[in-house]
Amino acid sequence: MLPSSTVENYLKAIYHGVTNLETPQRLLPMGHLASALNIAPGTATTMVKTLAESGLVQYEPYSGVRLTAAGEKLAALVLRRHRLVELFLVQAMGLQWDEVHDEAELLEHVVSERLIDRMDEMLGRPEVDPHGDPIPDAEGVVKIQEAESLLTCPLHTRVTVTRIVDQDKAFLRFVEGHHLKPGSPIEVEHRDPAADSVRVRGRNDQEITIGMRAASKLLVQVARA
Amino acid sequence: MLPSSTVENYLKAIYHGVTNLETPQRLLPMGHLASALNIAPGTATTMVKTLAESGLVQYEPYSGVRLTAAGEKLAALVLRRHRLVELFLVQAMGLQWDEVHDEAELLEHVVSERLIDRMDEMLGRPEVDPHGDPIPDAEGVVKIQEAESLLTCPLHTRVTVTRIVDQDKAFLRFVEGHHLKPGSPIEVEHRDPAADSVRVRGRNDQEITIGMRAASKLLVQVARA
DNA sequence: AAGTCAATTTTGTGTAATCGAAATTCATGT
DNA sequence: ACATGAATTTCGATTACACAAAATTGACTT
Repeated sequence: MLPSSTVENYLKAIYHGVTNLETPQRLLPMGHLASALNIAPGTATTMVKTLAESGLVQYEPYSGVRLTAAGEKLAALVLRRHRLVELFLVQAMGLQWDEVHDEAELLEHVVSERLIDRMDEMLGRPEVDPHGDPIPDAEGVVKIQEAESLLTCPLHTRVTVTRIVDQDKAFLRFVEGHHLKPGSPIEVEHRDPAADSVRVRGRNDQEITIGMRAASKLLVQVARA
Repeated sequence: MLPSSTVENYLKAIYHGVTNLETPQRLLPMGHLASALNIAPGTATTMVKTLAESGLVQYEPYSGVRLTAAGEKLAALVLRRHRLVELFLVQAMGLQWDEVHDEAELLEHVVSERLIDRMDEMLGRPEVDPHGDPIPDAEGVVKIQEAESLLTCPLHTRVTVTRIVDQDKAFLRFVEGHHLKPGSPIEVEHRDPAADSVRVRGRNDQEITIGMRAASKLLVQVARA
């Protein structure tokens, strides 16, 4: 049986939640899942138990949940649909990059394999979406990209923005407004942990100072010759 | 509250069901609705009663159901989304015209106003979809098109196919294979009620004989100078 | 006027997904 | 050891939608 939108959303949330974890075991606590999905904790528990019955997740009572191989593949395919749709909406249809996330959130559950493949083809088998998030291939395999955030990259060194890990509209508009979208060449001038700030030199040597929370959401790669 | 996919499907089915009716009162019997939606008759009754509470339909027990003005507008907007999506898939994405119906059946419930408008714009504000079905405007107004079927159009007269009122894949492929898609110039050579058949002359003076049931699904307009 | 039959409605159930609130568990500090 | 508090689980209800089968209605025949 094909998974409902609800199931797909749970898998996605677990996928995201687990990869954002720093703990070694990579078990997502139920509370995190519940708040990510905006549902009551009890609902998460119940649903996760049935997901476990279907073999999509591994559930450890009172500890948390993680995806099985099957669940991870399914999640990756949902992500593939989501990201291809986002890129298509921006690239082929000219929508704004800050408005495509919500749209894709719905479309990802209904677009057919056929249609997704057509988009993939029209876009030239792209590797990343407009936010720099990697697009899993048709088998659900994600090409890992090494990238570091503005908090860890070398100072006074030309780097290229490769990814923005936040879908908040206001933040995306800020990023766009300051020419920090993926592909933009920038340089970190200074970090001040006490002030919780990072100073960045961007296009036309314009300087912007942003908070460390924001800085952590901008991923870059050292520009290579 | 915005209507669920289920509600939208009921409204669509009632819309279609009622317009295909020959009775003067235009009340769709519950049985018809139930079989159109492939649900049990009891389910239709229950749902229609709640639709009536919402003011979307008018329900007459033991007689049938029809749309209110509000319901008709909603139905038309769903149809607008459906048909624009179909046309977009064919025109902009190169899908086959016989495969877009099912795709649109799902997409019609999730595409945003914003996206639909973009499609409309990209397609040049089209008036009909790939099957010749009229596309309601953003207010839900449908431009009525006068057209007659192959059963009633004049004999030995050049006419243009304008609409195919059947979404069955096999039938659509047949229509395409014999160059009977909307826009095709044809001529009715002969009708034989006893044999239940209609002979049509099409492209390159090729003749095809089809049944009257099929003929009734091909709408045409007399070609004008 | 009565009987019959098909269509329709009613009734009782079921599943998926949700909530709020009560009960439980576990990590913790003492 | 033990109590405490936060996180988690359980419990009882609810909503939306569906089915099957029993009961009802109304149109048609005789």
